Amino acid sequence: MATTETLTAERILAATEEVLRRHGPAKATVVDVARALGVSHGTVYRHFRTKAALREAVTERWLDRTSQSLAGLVTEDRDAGARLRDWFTALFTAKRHKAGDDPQLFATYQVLIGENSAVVERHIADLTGQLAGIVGDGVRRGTFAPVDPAATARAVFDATGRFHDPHYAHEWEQPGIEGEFGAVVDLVLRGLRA
Amino acid sequence: MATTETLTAERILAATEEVLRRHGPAKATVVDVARALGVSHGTVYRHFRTKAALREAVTERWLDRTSQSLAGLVTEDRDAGARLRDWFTALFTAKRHKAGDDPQLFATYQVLIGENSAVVERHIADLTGQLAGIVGDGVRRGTFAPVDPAATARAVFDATGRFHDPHYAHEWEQPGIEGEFGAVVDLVLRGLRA
DNA sequence: CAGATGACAGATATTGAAATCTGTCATCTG
DNA sequence: CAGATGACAGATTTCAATATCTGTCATCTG
Repeated sequence: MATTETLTAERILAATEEVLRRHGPAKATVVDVARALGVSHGTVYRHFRTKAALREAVTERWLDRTSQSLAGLVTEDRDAGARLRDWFTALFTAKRHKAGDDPQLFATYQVLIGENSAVVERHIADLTGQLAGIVGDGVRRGTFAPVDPAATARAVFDATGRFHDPHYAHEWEQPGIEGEFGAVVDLVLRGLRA
Repeated sequence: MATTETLTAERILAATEEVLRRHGPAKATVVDVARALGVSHGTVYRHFRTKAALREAVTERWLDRTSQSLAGLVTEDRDAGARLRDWFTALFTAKRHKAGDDPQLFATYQVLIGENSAVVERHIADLTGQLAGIVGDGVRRGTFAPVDPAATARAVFDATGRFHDPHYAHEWEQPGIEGEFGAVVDLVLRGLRA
């Protein structure tokens, strides 16, 4: 079980995700993680002060993978409206795949997200920060009405919640959802234009 | 305990709400409801086929109280934009009071809502129906862009979810929330205007 | 001696036997 | 005889005992 490799935080996090996937959030123990790594559980506690800290780090890693996949769109040199639409489409698609491809793991992360509101807040700050970048661009170029980018980014993020908040994941496979997504994005974009 | 009065469905529902308030959703039993009414539990089953049906009816009653309090705004003869803003403000205020004034009971109803998705769907259909009325008026009078009232009502309802979906109730007492509500409503109204 | 170990105490979770609840229905009552 | 009752069977919940886990730390090892 790779006992020769150095025990890094990343290896522990990967093992923890695997244990969470196998056992679910209720039954995944630090002892399980240690066993998966071939070390004693005391060793895991050398890298993460508590089980809660370990779960928090796994949650952060999971959310950051989504943020990073979107970051590229912010700096592209294109119409802000189109970029905003693409950004939300990418976010919706990414979340929908996370939910649909491995429902087991997604349910697990929903529990972790409920436990780690501080991490979620940071994630939302990340995402609205990216949005503010696009909105600011649009305002500067005159595509969008002159608004405060940060406050407007938050409003736009809130308005699209049904298509990225995991609370609504169970609706993401319903038939009309694409159209409803489009309707909200259209409405929001009309509201932004100069 | 009012053993003389006729046993109506409404009396059973009121007693059930009281039992739910006292004991919470997990411990409220049909036997408790019967005891509160001074009848045997078999008698309760004469009016409601199952415990689930009883809880569903209580949930529907609770949601309908909100719908009815808003219905008046739909038929008023005023600017559609102003009515739409007032309607959402009234909805947000009503829900915020339900959540803030009796958190115990509100938490109980959140559980009931989770159990009764069909009732919730009907409630949402009620509310978006009211919205479609206002949107349709705005379109007819040329205040709003020419859109499909039903689809747009749904988009507008989705876009404001953070301020009426009970899932977000814990955020409704936070400091900046009024401003965030206003920002989303402003954005949506700008998106609707002709 | 830096890093890993595993025994340990207190906290948390599991389990299965006992208690309670749900839903039915034969019987009762006004 | 319309409507209420409460005994009952099966389902669900509670509770206390038992088992497992978390987090620490004195000890070990390369």
